[in-house]
Amino acid sequence: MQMDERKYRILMAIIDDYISTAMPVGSRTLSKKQTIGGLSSATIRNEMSDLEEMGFLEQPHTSAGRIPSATAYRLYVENLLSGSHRLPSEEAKRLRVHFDRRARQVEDVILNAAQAISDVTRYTSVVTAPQAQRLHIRRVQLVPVSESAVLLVLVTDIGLVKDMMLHIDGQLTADQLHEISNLLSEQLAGLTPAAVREKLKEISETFSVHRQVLHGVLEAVEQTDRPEIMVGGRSNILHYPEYSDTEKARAVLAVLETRDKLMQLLTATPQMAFTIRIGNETGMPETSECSVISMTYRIGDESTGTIGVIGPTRMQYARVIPVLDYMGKALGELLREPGPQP
Amino acid sequence: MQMDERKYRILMAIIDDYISTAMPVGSRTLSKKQTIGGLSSATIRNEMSDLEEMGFLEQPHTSAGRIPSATAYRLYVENLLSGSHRLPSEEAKRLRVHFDRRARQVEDVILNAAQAISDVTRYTSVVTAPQAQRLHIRRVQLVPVSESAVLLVLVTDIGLVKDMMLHIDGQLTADQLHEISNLLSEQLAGLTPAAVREKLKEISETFSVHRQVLHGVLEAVEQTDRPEIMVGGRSNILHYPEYSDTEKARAVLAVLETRDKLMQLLTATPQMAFTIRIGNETGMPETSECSVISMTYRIGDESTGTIGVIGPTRMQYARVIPVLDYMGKALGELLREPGPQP
DNA sequence: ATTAGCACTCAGGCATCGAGAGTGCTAACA
DNA sequence: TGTTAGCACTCTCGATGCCTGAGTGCTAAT
Repeated sequence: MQMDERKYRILMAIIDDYISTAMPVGSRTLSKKQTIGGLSSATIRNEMSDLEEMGFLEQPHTSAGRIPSATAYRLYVENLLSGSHRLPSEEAKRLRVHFDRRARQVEDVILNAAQAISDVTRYTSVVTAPQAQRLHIRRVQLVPVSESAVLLVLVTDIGLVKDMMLHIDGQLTADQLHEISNLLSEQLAGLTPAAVREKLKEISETFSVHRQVLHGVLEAVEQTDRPEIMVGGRSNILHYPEYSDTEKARAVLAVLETRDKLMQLLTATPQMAFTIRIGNETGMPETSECSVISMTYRIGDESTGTIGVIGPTRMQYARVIPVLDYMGKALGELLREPGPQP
Repeated sequence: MQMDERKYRILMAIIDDYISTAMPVGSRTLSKKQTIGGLSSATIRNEMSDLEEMGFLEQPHTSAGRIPSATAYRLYVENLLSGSHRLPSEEAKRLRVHFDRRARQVEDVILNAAQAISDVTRYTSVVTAPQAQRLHIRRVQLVPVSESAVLLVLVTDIGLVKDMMLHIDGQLTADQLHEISNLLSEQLAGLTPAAVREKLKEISETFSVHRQVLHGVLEAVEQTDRPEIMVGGRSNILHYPEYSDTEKARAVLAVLETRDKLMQLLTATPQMAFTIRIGNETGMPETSECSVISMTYRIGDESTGTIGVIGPTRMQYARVIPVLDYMGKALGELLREPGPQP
C-alpha cells in the first residue's frame, strides 16, 4: 500500500478534527468538510480502511470512527516542523503581557515564562533556568552574616546567582571577606567545573582560606548543574477529557512533582529546534498518553535552557510550536543581559 | 434538645467512620461497633435523628446513612485541639527522613518541609518561608557582575536572602562597591521597612550612592513582605473520591497556583496554635469542600512562617495536627541558626 | 428509656431496548 | 478502474424498568 496525496489529506483532516473534538472521526463527518473536496463517505471509508491497515488510524471499536495513531501524529508533526513557526501577533501580545519588566531575578523570569506559556496554550508548561554549557564564574562573593555564618554568593556569566549559607570556624571581618572574595573571583574567573576543582585544591595550598569556604564554592559550582525548574498551569491537564480518570491525572501530576522524571521528559536534542515525544516516546508509563514538546533556548553561545509543554497526545501541536518558538527567542533575549533593562 | 454524653459519643463515632470510609454511616453499621457499646440500631437511629435536628448530621437522601456537617467537624476538631498533639515516634522518624541536613538555603528547607508533610499525611501541604515581624537587615552587599550590572544581596537577621540584579550607570570597582556595602549595612542595620525608606532618603542626600542602588534596596526590603511559598503533594488531592469530579479538582489545583488565594487560605491567627477552616470557612467557593489546617511556626521571637495542609473536609484532623505541630517546631529550630549545622 | 418489628424510600446494579453513528461489502455507474 | 449508492450489520449510549440492599421512621411492646 502506498501513501498518496489524497490519503495524506484525509489523514491530516482526521487529525485536525480529532485534536479539536477528542471524538473518533467518522467518514460522513469528514465527507461534509470542504477541505476534502466532495468525496463521498464511501470513498473516504475505503481510504480510511487503507490508512488503518497502514497503521495510521485506529478504531476504538467497530462502528466508532477512527482516531489517529502515534505514527499518524508523528507524520503530522514532522510536516508541521518543516513549515514556518510564525506566531500570530495577537497571541504574541497575550504572551508579552505576562512578562514582568521588573523581574530582577532569573527565577522570576523563568516562572513568568512558564505561566505565560500555560496561560496561552492551556497546557501545562515547564521551563528550566539556563544552564551554562561551559561554566564561567564571574564573581564569588562572601557576605558577612553573623559570627560564624557567611553567605556565599556565586554569579555566573549569564547572571545566574547561587547563594549558600556557610558556617565557618572563627570570625572574619567584612574586609577580610572582601579580600577573599576578590582573590577567589580572580582565580576562578572563567573556569570549567573540573578546572574549578583543581584550582581550589591549588588555592587551599597557597593561600589560607577557610576549608568550609572552599567546600562551599565547590558545592555551589556543582549545583549549577541542577538548574531550577518551574512548572506552570498544572491544573490545565484536568481540562482534557483524556484525564477525566483521576488516577491517570494523578500519575501525570505526580511526574510533574518529581524533578528527575521531569528532567527526563524535557531533555531535548539541542541541535534540533524542537523535540516532540508522542505517547510512549516519552519513555514513562505515566505519560504514555501524553505528548511533550520541548525546545532548547539559547542565551548567546554559552548557555541553554529548555522550555516545554506537556499535554494529551492529541495536542494542538500547530499552536504550541509557534508559542514555544516565540517564547524561546524572547527568553534568550531577556536573559542575555543580566538584570532588568533600563 | 440537649447534647448529652451518649449523643456525643455517637457523633464522634460517625465522624471517625466517615473520615475513613467517605461513605454515609448507617445505624446498623454503628451499632456493631464496640465503641458505642451494645446499643441497638433503633436507639442509634433515634439519636441520629436528634443529632440531625441539632444540625450535626446530614442525609444525602432518605435511606442513605448520615454524614457529619461542618458544625460536627467543628466540634470534633475543637475537642482534638484541647488534647495533646504528640506525634507517634514512628511518624516522626518518617518525617525526619525528608530533612536534608545539607540544605543551605531557606528555600530548600521550606520545600523539603512541604514535601515531607504531604508525603506523610497524603494531603497537599503548603509552607511559607519565614517572614520577619520586624525587619532586621543584617547586611547589604553589592556584588560586581559586569560593567553596568551589580547584584544586590540583602541578608536579614533570620538568614533570609534576597538577591536582585541591578543596572547602574557608570562602572564601579569591587572596592567601591564594598565600601558602599559597608556604608549601607551600617546605616540600615536593624531598621523596620518604614525606617529604611526614611533612612534611604537621608542617605541619598548625604552620600553619593547611585540612585538605582537605593531603589533596589527599597524594593528588596519590600519584597521581604512577600515570602516564598512552597507547595508539596499537589497530586495528593486526587486521591480522594470527593475530587473524582475533575472540574472540582481543577478548581482546587488552580487555587494552589494563585499566590494570593493561597495566602488567603493560609492566614493563620498567630496567637492560636492551629487555625482550622472547614468547608465554607475557607472563604472561597473553590475550596468550599475543603478543609485547611494551618499553623504559625516561630523562629525566635522575631519571625514567623506558616505551614498548612489542605484536603477534603473529612480530613484526618487527628493525624494531621500532630504532624504540623512536630513540623512547626522542627522548622523553627532548623531555621533558627542561619545555614547548615556543623 | 430501650428495642423489636414493620412498612417505606431510595440509590445502584443489571438487563433490555431503540436510536444513532459508523462500518464493510457489493453492485452499479462513469 | 476509481467512485458512489445502498444495505445489512455492529456497537455505544441513553433511557427505562426491575430488583436488591441498606437505611430510615414510626409504633408498639418490653
